[in-house]
Amino acid sequence: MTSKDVARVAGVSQSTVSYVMSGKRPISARTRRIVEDAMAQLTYQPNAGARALASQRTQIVAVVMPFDSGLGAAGLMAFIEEITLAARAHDHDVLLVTAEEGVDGLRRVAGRALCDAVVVMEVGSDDPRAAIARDLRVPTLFIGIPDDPAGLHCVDFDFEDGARLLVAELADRQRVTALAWGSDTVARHLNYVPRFRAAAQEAAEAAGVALDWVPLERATVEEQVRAVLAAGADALLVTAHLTRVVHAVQDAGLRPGTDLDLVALATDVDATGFTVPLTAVSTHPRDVSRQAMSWLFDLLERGSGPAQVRRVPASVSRRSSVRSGPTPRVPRP
Amino acid sequence: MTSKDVARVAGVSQSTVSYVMSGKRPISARTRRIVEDAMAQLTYQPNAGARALASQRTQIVAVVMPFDSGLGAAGLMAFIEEITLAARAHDHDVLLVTAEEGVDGLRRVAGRALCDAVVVMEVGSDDPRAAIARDLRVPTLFIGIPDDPAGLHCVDFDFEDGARLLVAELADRQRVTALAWGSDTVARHLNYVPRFRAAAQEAAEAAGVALDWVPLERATVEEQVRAVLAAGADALLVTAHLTRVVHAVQDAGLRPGTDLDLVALATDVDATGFTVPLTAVSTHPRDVSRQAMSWLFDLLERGSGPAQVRRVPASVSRRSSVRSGPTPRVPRP
DNA sequence: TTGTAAGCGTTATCAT
DNA sequence: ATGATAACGCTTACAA
Repeated sequence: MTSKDVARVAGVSQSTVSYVMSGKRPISARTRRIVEDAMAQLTYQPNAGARALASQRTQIVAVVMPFDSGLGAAGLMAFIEEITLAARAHDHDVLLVTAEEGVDGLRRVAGRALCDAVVVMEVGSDDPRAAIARDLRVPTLFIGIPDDPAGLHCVDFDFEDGARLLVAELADRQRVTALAWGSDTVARHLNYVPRFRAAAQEAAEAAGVALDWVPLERATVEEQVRAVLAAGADALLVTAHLTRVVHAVQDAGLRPGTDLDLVALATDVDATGFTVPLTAVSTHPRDVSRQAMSWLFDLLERGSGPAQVRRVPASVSRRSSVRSGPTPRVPRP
Repeated sequence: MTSKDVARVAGVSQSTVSYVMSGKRPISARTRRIVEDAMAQLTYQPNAGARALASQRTQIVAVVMPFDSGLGAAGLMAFIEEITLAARAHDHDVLLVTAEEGVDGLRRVAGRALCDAVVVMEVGSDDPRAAIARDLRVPTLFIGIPDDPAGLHCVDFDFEDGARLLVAELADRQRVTALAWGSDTVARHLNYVPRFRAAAQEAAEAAGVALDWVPLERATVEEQVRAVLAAGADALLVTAHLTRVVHAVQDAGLRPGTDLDLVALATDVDATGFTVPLTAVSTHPRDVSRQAMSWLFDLLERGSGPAQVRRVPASVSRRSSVRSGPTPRVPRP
């Protein structure tokens, strides 16, 4: 079934069929009805390739996946779900590109006109994909902020703000241990690590709390937690390997909120998945992707706007993993 | 840049450029070099829409996501990764379709010629998508087995086999409690639930063990586990909500492998993510998707083959959550 | 308000 | 071994 068939059955020209679909020119009510009937009768569906060729629009958004989900599989799925949802709401489909393809993946989907736009997840500090994005055929939106975001469209969670909020929750402690991202994450040059760290450090100093920074290594999480606990730590700020950390704590016979304080940077689901719901700053993966997609379609519809960096604000959810309750000493700027 | 430009620069006809790319007719070494140089010089990339229109092949595989990952987010991501990997290995891309679109999603991607094939994940017993797949324009591969798989290409983990293996691990116990999928999963009519249950029941009877079936409800997992434990259960077979179950058990002061036996149906990562590594039957999500994709490309390349159901064999990994060690009394058929 | 026809960038069938 | 050229199915000026 082609639009030609529809035209023949409806007794109109092919262009009329096209205009009925696109609404790009006025059609009499009568003609519209006839055409729509014909389409229904033939169960006509426009050919995507032909349409893309003629219109120079594919109605497809390419999404470049992260190498390894910093947010965990659940967070990643939330991202993807939200992205496809937004895409469908704008009559677009989602094409998946693996991070492994690297720069070539971007070149391919843009160069072959496989998509109208691309979203790149988890961009690193000196991400080579950022460099080439500047002269890509299609608008590109980054999730994460490279060191030089000039000329780029970037959306990210406000890690600095999150760090401050988290420290504020433990501001009346003498000493806080930050169980944070390890060398694997650092190796990927995700600059939210230094961003978060710097902000946390600054906030801690302002509040007069000593902040010990412990990078958690995948292979030794439990061991490290035990060591930290053995050393007497009783205020934990965790940003990585949350599940394993909490279990290690519990295995040590300690309960967050009773025997020690624990705050986390985590998604809401993750923070509430334990027997003790955790006080946490949520990274709001869904908000980030919603923000990204709405911006993307803005660019697509209203033409490419000015490059900028947009941060999704942080917020803390107080639950029961902090003993004394909230007594923040650090004012939020 | 179009192939016309390449042809001009290379001083050959457009068709020669096309044949250099496709290899569908002999090209002299000299001509090939000239053309390839021109392509490189212009950084030419063929237009996907035009190619799809002319060749009737999009080089795209549509993947219909599950409603709610029965395997958990991690398992789902494994699926997706494996699928995109396989697709790229065959020079195809992956288009994501949400389960929410239901039957219409299938009709859309097939009808508009957005893809050459489709993979449907997590199909239910009387999945309406199965019905329409039979007369879809493109080969369709189901992950999961509907009640009437006639005329369909289905791949699934062998849940029956998995059930038997799991029961065998606890075959010398008097009484085993199965903490299994709850009403939400059942409501989705995933027929691996009854398939698993029937096989487990049969194996249990053969082995002379009493099998108590407890459907775990999302809202009350911990409560149910406590109740079961309080009732004296000391041999658990869990197929759902694994993390929460294990934590509930530990919170009750019990250690799997020490105070009670626990075997699970889970991915390997999930089974080893606890302080006590669990004896488990792995659902091998990666194997399932690899199997599915290799079959799919067989169909695509060698033309649509005969419909059938293919099961990915189960296997048990003995770890340390069972006390007496493996003493299976139930022979594997 | 509607129709005609020229592309869009490939592939593939004839020729040569 | 290579070159013309007619599709492929749609969109969109340009006419009427």
